[in-house]
Parts: sequence; C-alpha cells; structure tokens
Amino acid sequence: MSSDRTRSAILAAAERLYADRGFGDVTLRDIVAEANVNLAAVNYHFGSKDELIAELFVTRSLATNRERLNELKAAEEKGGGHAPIDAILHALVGPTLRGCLGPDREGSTAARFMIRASIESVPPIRRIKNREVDHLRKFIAAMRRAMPGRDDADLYWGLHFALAMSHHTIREKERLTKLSEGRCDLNDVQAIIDRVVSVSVMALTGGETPAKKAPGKVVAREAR
Amino acid sequence: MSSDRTRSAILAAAERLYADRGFGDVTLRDIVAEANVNLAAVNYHFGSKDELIAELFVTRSLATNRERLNELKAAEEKGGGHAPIDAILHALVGPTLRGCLGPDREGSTAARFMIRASIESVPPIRRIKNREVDHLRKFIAAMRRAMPGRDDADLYWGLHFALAMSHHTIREKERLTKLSEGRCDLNDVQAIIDRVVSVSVMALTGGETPAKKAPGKVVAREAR
DNA sequence: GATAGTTTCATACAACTGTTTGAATTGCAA
DNA sequence: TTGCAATTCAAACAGTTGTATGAAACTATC
Repeated sequence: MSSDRTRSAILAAAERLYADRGFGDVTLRDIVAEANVNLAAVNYHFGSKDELIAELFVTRSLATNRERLNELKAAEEKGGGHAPIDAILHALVGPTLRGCLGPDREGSTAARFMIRASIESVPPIRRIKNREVDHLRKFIAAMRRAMPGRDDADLYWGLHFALAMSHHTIREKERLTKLSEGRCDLNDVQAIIDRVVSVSVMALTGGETPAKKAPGKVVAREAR
Repeated sequence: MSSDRTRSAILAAAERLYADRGFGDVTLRDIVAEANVNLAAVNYHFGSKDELIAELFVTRSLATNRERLNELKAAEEKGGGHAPIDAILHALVGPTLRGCLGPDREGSTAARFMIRASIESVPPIRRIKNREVDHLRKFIAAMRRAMPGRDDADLYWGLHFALAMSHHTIREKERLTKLSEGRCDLNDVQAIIDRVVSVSVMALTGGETPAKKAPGKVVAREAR
C-alpha cells in the first residue's frame, strides 16, 4: 500500500537522473538519494537495477506503441480498412517524434529519458527493443495492403529508412542544430514529421527497386 | 623501439575485444590478458583507458573521412569543379557503408569495431564525433554548389537524412535482417549504397521545401 | 492488543574498476 | 663495460559498484 509511494519515488527519480546524466554514470546510490529512500528499496521493489531500467523503458515504450497503433487503426478506418501509405508512415514516426521533440516536450523527463535510451543502448533496453519486431510487422502488413504491387524488400527498406530518419533526428538533434547553425528548426515538430513522411513515401514510390536497376533520374555510380 | 610491439599488441587486442563484446564489459585486464602484456602498460603507453579508446577510434575515423574527401575530390575534378549531387552523397555514405557492411568485411575487426562505436557511444568517442562538424561542412559546401537554388535548410536536412539512413543501416543490420526474414540483402553493399543515395537525392530534389507547403504528391497530414 | 505479513533501514559484502608505485629489467650509446 | 633512459613488471591502492542480510518499524487483520 504505502510501498507504492517508495516504488514510484524510485521510478521518478531514476527516470529524471537517467534522462539528465545518462545510464553510464548514475548509480543506485544516486537514485535512492534523489528519491529519499533506502538503498535496499530498489532491490526489494524491482529485484535488480536492470529490472528497474527495463520497467522504466517498457512503460514509455508501450505508450508509444499504443499511440502508433491507434493512429494506424484510425487511418485505416477512415479509409475503409485501407490506409494510404503516407498515413501509415505518419502513424509510425509521428508518436516517436512528437514524444521526443518540440518546445513543449523540451523539459519533459519522459522525452529526455527516451532520447537517452535511443542514444546509449544499455543491455536491458536492448533486450526489450529486440521484441519490437512483432509490432513493426503490423506496419509492414498495412504497407503491403497500401502498395500491393510493391516488392516486399522495398517495403522493409522503406520502413527501415523511415525509422532511420526519425530516430537519427531524435538522437542527433543537437548536432544537426549545431551543424546547420540553427537553420534546421528542431522545434517545428509537425514540419519534421511531414518531412520524414514525405521522404519515406518518395523512397517507397520513387523508382521501382532502385537498388537493382535504378531507372529513376539518379544513376548508380561505379564502385570505388 | 621494441615498445612498439607492446603498443600495437594493446591496440589490436583492444579493438578485437571491443568489437566482439562492446565497450561496456571489456576491462583493461581483459585487454592486457589478450595482448599478453602487463596491466600497467596501457597507462604507460596511452595515459588512460579513454585515450586508448580515442586513439582506436580516431585512427579508423580519419581513414573514413580521408576516403570520403578523396571520393568527393575525384567527383568534383571529373565534373570540372562541380560534382553532381548524387556523386557527392555517394562520397559521403559510400566509405562508411563499404567499411562496415558486406560479406568480405564481415569478419573484419575494424568493421565490427566501428559498428560498436556507432551503437554504444562512449564518452571519448562522443567527444571526437562532435569535432566532425567541420568535415561535414565540406559536403554541405559541395551540395550548395551542386544545387545553387536550394534552401540551405533543405541541404542540411538532406545530408542529415543521408547519414541517418547509412548509420541506421549499419547499426540495425541484424534487426533489419530479422524483421525482413532475410528479404533485405545486407551483403549487397553496392545496392544499399545506391538505395541510400537514391533516396537522399529524392529527398533533396523531390518537392520544394516539403515541410513548409508540401506541394508534391504527398500532402501533410493533420496533427494528432 | 497480539500476530502475521509487508516494508524500511543501516550495514556489510564481495567483487571489480582504472590508476599508481617503485623496483626490476631491458636496450642502447658512449 | 658503464651509465642512462626507456620499458616492463608485480603488487597495491583507493574507490565504486550492485546486491544481500537480518534486525527494526510499520500495517492491517483477527
């Protein structure tokens, strides 16, 4: 009963500290000091440090996945069980980008924690991410319905690139700001989402299997 | 003189171990055991563990950057000081992808080390990566020459997405193979490079500032 | 209000970490 | 060979880490 207070104090303190200083140099002693609880409380309530981190990540991760699937479902219902490709990709990258970017989310502990998790890749989190495959397959299935003629490999590459752009933007937002000297506006989340979706759609609809024959305007270059 | 043997034995052993098991759980004691040298040798020859890691990464990193610039220069000379955009992007992502992917490079210690470095992001490596901005600016400059009318922000986004796709492919190649059940061929490096370049060029030439007005075939979706 | 179960606490544990030390050894020049 | 520097070595250092323990405090039920 009253143990819930301790439990959630640990969770909150851990998320805050990990978000601010990374998984690398935050110890259990830092966490319990921040949470004003005893050191042994972590192992009592969570079993181990890794399980604490896992619970932290699973919570946020499930929320994002739920949001994604809701958006996908909404788009499919709107189109009568057949969502257009840009809506599918929007459902895929929108929640992640909205959750991690933007001026309102800037101070959000959850956002900063998820950014850390996408940068540092500590074992317990990696284990969870590896189970994300089933979730992504639902988007592949939707994409297949939206582009029936398309080669399967192209769909996988398209989804892969969409995730690449959204994750890399989250992960390297500081570097991009610095490189572009502020000319890339990392606060306009909607514009970023549109841009990522737009490029992803082009990747999927641009040329037929660009890797094999490259019939588009861009010709493959010779090696070396 | 003969100390060079110790020095390079440490470098080789460290690179091998880091490549295989990651920075997280390889200790100096593991390294000196693998290299058959004394524990103190690391601090004697490199000053600290972090400086050892830094030297390891700098060496490989400089080689890649040199290769990139050579390819860029070659492309510019070929075009009379004005390389086409796809050649520029090819010079940017080619060396990295070629260095980390492909069946011949599969067993390469250097490749596996660089993949680790791109996944784990340990402090000494992060510090070095932050100095990579100047290097990237040279590619922005070349891109500006190739696409004079283009808005600067679009160029930065294009370069950013090109790096996103190439790095994410390297970092998540296992996941992509698993997700696609082998339908994405991670061994055909040339095809991957062509695909990344092709999509990047589309991102740069596709629609005029797709984020602002989205005049292309893809229309921005409403929020939420 | 005694009892049983849960939660907290101070403390100890055992292992591991990167780094330092100072003596021993080696290599090379004079 | 002597002398001096560079290198190697075993050992210890000083600190940190996550986890375990067993007693104490609390809570709720009968």
